[in-house]
Amino acid sequence: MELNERMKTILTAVVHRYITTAEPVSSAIIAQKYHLNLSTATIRHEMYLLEKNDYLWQPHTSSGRIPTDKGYRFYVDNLMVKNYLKEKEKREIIQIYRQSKEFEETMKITSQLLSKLTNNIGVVLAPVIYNNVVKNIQFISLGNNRILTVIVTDAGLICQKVINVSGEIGKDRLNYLSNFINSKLAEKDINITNLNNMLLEELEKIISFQERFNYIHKFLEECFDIKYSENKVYLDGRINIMKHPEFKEIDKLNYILSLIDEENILAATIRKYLGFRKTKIIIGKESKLKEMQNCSLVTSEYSIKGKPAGAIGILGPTRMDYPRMVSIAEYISDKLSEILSEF
Amino acid sequence: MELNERMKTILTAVVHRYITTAEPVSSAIIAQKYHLNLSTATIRHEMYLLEKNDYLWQPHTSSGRIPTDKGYRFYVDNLMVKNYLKEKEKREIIQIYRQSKEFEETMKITSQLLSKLTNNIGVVLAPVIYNNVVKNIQFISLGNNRILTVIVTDAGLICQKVINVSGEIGKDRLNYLSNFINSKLAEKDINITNLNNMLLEELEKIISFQERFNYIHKFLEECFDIKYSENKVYLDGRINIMKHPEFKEIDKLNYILSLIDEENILAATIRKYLGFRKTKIIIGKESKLKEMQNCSLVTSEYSIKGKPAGAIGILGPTRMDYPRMVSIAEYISDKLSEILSEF
DNA sequence: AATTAGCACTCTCCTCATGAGAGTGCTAAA
DNA sequence: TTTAGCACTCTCATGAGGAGAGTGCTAATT
Repeated sequence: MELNERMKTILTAVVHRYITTAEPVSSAIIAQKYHLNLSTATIRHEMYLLEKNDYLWQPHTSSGRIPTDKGYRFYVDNLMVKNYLKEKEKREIIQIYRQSKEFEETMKITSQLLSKLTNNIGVVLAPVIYNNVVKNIQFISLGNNRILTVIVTDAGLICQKVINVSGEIGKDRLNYLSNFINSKLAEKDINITNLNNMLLEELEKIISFQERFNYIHKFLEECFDIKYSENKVYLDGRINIMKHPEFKEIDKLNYILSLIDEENILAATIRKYLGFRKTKIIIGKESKLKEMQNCSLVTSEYSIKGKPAGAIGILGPTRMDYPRMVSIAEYISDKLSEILSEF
Repeated sequence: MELNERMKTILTAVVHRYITTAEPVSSAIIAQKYHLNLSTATIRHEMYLLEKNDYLWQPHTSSGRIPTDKGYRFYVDNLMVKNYLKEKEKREIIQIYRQSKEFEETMKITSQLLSKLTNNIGVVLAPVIYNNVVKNIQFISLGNNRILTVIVTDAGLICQKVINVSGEIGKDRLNYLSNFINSKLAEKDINITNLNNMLLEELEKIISFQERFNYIHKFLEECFDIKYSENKVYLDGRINIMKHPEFKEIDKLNYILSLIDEENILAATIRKYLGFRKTKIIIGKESKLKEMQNCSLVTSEYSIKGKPAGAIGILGPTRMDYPRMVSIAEYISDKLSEILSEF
């Protein structure tokens, strides 16, 4: 069923009212506060139709209405008006970012900003590294046949891994190896996924030169077996969920808490919806995750030097101020992209 | 007032009973379950005295008794009997640790083990680095006057920091610098706190040799300005708090949640009680933190190669199985010390 | 002198009834 | 097509009443 203009207006009013009060919205309130020049009876009738079509629901027969997931979805896709951040807020965000010069701290600040600005939970997925250009590689001997490998990418991301080798390798040899690889890296842009192949190819030559390096093959293979898909998650503002009346019920709180506890679930959900559009909204049951059934997630992707790198997210009750969440998510992801690109 | 033997027995019984049932303990239950060969009236009288002396309290006049913080404290200091882990549990712990070869993963596994074994929240404070011997230092150019410094200590801890320099430094120079410092480090054991002084002293010589390196002084100063005191915190099992009936009330939940949200508060509390004894128990209001008023924290320190390095903790309701918590904390911290010393 | 039986008393918790209030659905009139 | 009017439904707060748990006190017993 196609919604007519009046139904859209009423749905918008219900969503707005419910978002601000967290109380079921009655026909009288709509008539009184939203000046639609309609009687409560008419509004009631329209609400009845909206309910029949699953945009609204009632907790019990004689209560006001609450938007359903479908209702929010329609609102988000068709009704909501973008809400830009105030210049003052933008300045404050930039100000806070200016305090940080380090990658790790920037990630933390981002999650804090998200939670403070939205009163919800702020999530940041650290950048994935695999499509970055490798800029420098260093091998540092830790003794006991263990070697620390540090990879630096052009985006300034640093990735480290300790690898085990079958025999002791002297510092001189490690240095030789680092220098050799770095000189190769300087010649052309190589990303991590094809670094290994290149190295193997190049190493053939050395191995024929110098038999002593014939264990390097295996060693490098292990080195590049880093699980790039598991990017780190930064969460902030868990306590904010307690501010929302919907989580006064212990059962609902339980769901969202287990989501917060298992950062991986949240990260996987965000990752699942990556691509296609920069900013996405996942409402309640749309995610199919029972833990998310009372929550919505607004995500926005950020990039480093133009390449997609990671995503940020805002997690809160389905009853959230979507226009504001979207504008915050978009502004923060833009700023984060800028900052990380400068690193 | 000195407690007599019978009062101690009754206090122990009340603590044990309350820990298992989470219900106020009546005199009848004690008489029935703990075979003290005393009538309920006698037990009631002793409980009355225990209450008068602040070891027990009643939620209301005609209910059973619950231990106070003071009651738990007395139990923990004088009454509880150590409870060693079963061989089977120990084997399982070792088995799980065997899966991890990496530092970061070991920290995570430790916090998971703590939370799974205790049904409470597991906390791990990463090792502090400042009294470690510096084994290797590497400078990696990131371009744009930024240099990544990686410090590896003898305990296998890795610490990285990006520093800004006033002018571009070529890779050759950085290499020269790394090699020079590393050769010095190899000569004797130097920890981070005195590394800087030594370097400055040694650098005097080079600077007189080679004027080009005269900006290195400032550069190193910045490099060693890392905030070593802020060690990372690993938390696991937040959701476990929901399993305890005491946190069914939203207000109490609020307190512990804010503790979980601000990992720093928790870390600071653990740090505050470090030293003196390996394992410590902080009960309820003893911490003076309002967020901790319904919680207890059992902490145990671990070491790396014999040097104190960090601590683990178990956070749960004051109504926790202290003997078991202590034995788990001690066993895990011992294992962690072993594993980290091998790295 | 210590212990215990007995009992009145207190407080919680559950259930049920009651009534006010909010908001609806329906119908007939405008 | 819209609206006024009204009966109806459901929630929520309040209070009464009774069962049950457990205590504190006292007098009797060991």
